[in-house]
Amino acid sequence: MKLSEIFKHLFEPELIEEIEQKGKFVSLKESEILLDIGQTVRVMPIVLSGLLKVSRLDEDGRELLLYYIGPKESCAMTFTCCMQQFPSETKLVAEEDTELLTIPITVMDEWMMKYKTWKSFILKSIRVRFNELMKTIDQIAFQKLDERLVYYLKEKSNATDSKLINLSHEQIAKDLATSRVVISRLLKKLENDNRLLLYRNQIRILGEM
DNA sequence: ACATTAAGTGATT
DNA sequence: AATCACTTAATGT
Repeated sequence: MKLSEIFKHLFEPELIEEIEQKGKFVSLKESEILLDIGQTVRVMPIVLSGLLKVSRLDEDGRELLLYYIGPKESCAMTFTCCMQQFPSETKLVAEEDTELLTIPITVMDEWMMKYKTWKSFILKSIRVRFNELMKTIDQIAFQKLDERLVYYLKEKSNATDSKLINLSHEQIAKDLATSRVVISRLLKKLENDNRLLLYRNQIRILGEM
């Protein structure tokens, strides 16, 4: 797909042209790592298609899902990190085959001044992410695991725009920083309540969660 | 047919 | 809610 098509309603033509010139096209296969913890970020990603998963590790090295980045979205964390050349606190993995553009940080400063639409795009993505993070924090702090799981499934379903979720219990457990056995039991409960159906490596959500 | 991996379950802490 | 130990079911070779 043509870039100008994708960004037509987001950025002014001159900016799109600059993006075309300065941005680099990157294609990731499922589960490829775009950025690992500790690496220094030199570019900012904008997702064109697919889905990126942003997670961080807790003290014991367990992964915890923070949020997803879908098409036409960018990563606020990366942004704040890379503006000042700090090593990343988060890990970015392609959840499915993903295409994205990377914008070199060197031009971002300039664009912030030059293009209004760029500035509001960045600010908006920070705002949106920040709100999402607040929700996630709430969950970890106050909610029980079964509620977190339901939210997780909902979120995943929305992000992929599908009622079919292709994940093993093991992977879900990793995202929620718990054990597979616990997830299996909670999912079984949900299945008994007719809220979903379980298959191997696949979950079908019934109705609205 | 056999090995491997995912999922289900009771018992224990 | 986590862990162990074990079973059963699904899938790949």
